[in-house]
Amino acid sequence: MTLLSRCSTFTEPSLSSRSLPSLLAACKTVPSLEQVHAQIIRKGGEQDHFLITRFISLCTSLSPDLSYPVTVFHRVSQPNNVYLWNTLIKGYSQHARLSLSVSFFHRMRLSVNVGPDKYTFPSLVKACSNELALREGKAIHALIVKYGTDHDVFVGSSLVDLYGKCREIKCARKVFDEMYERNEVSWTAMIVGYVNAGDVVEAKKLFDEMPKRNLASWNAMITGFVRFRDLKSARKLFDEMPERNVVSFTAMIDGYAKAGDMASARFFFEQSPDRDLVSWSALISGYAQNGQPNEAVKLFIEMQSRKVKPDEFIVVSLMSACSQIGNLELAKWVDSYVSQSSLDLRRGHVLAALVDMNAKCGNMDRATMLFEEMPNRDLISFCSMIQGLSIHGRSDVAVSLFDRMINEGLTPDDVAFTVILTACSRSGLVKEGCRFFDSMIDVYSLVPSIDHYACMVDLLGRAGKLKEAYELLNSMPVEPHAAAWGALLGACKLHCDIELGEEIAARLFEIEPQNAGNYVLLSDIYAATNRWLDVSVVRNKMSERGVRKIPGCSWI
DNA sequence: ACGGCCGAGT
Repeated sequence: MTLLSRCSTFTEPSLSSRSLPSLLAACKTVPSLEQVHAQIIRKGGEQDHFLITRFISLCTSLSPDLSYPVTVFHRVSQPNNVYLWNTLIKGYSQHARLSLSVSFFHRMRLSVNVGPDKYTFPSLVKACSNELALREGKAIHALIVKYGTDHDVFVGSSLVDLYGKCREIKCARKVFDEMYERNEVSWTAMIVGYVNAGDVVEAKKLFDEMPKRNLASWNAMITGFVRFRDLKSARKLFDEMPERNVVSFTAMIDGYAKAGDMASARFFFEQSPDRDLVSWSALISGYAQNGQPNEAVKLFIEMQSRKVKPDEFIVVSLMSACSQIGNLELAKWVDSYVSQSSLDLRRGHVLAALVDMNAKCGNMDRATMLFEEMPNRDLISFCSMIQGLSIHGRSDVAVSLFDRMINEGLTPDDVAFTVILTACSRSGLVKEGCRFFDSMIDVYSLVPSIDHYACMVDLLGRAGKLKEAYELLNSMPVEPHAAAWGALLGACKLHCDIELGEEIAARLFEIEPQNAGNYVLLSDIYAATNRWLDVSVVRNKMSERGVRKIPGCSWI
């Protein structure tokens, strides 16, 4: 849009009765700003530094599109006013345009009539902090000293924040200790630095020492405790703090969700003032991660009806919930919703979640298409595909995909091996399973976990290699868990091995006497060989111990 | 008139 066409929308004569600064202050959108801009031009205010500064400041805060305010800046013929420059630098920083921010800053340095001052640096440093650009940040720190603005409390606080965020905790502390003046913001930035560095004790020490706290200080300390799963301390501070905002509540929602206490998370969500996207996100992802996918989906729909627009984080949570439910229809709806939304699919693992959801819900064609189109396929997406193929009976393809993954230069981890071994055991691919198990140890130097052994026992057992499975179980460096023995008992049933079955059942009755499944399996083994007397012995033992059979379990 | 701190994930 040209400058002229932006201005031509101005038609409201009553606007001209008010002063330009008050008109500017009333603007809440870019179009209304355009109207006031027309008025500024009409009254010859384009060279009024005061007005233009206010204008640029407002404009950059209302829209991420900076072409408009930049144009307005360049129409100032003598921009020898530091306010104008500082405001535009802030605008670039605000919208994560570090490189533009820095290059504009250098133009300012080269400019004859104007130079950086203590107002220039905080937003510049903040831009570095946002992008964890430590090198650029250090260079700017040097210029801060050169321009003699290092004693300013805003500048100092921004540097403490920068070094803290970049995990340079010693630098952060040095700047903090050498500051001439410290306020709540400086202290809070330092506390966040310690939390980032994993030192919640030092963070709390500073929190207790600081002379004056504000809302952000309390919230920083609460989120620090939440991050270290110290929910008791977080709750104590939450109860003590003089006033709370949506951030305080969201921290508690997040904390309870991480602790698996979704009832409390929900309570804090309901109590929270000014609930926003992050509040919804914390609760929805909490449900998705705590095995309550239906609740996650319900909340997403409620969110829609309240006209809260979801972002990448939320749809990823939603898709993870769908993956757990495995409902193809729901997955299709979510897929089309996400695909036609204005969300950036390249951001925040959206593509990986889409692949995962489609694979696990049985839409392998769609999953494959998305997977093949991914710009860079990582371990997680490969595993999603392998798992999807395995769930839907195509372990043969899963095996070749695993091999392709290695050919593409990725290094499988313990999760990847769990996935492929599970696939092999599902489809009885004994040879391949053993090959993967061996390569896991010999090639990738991984130590098989109990779960990996359980997969192998299951695989060998199902294939009738009961003796090998039994030997593997006994050779395990760690004590096998009940599920591993249970897998072998199931295999004994499948292959009617009474002798081994009895031995394993006896062990299982000791490890988990209340698990009905083990009794059922043993009884099934007896029944299959017509040993009805033994069947009734097992059933009696079960009722003696008060074990309830699981409804729907077959007895024969 | 222009500036810094607290929230979603590993």
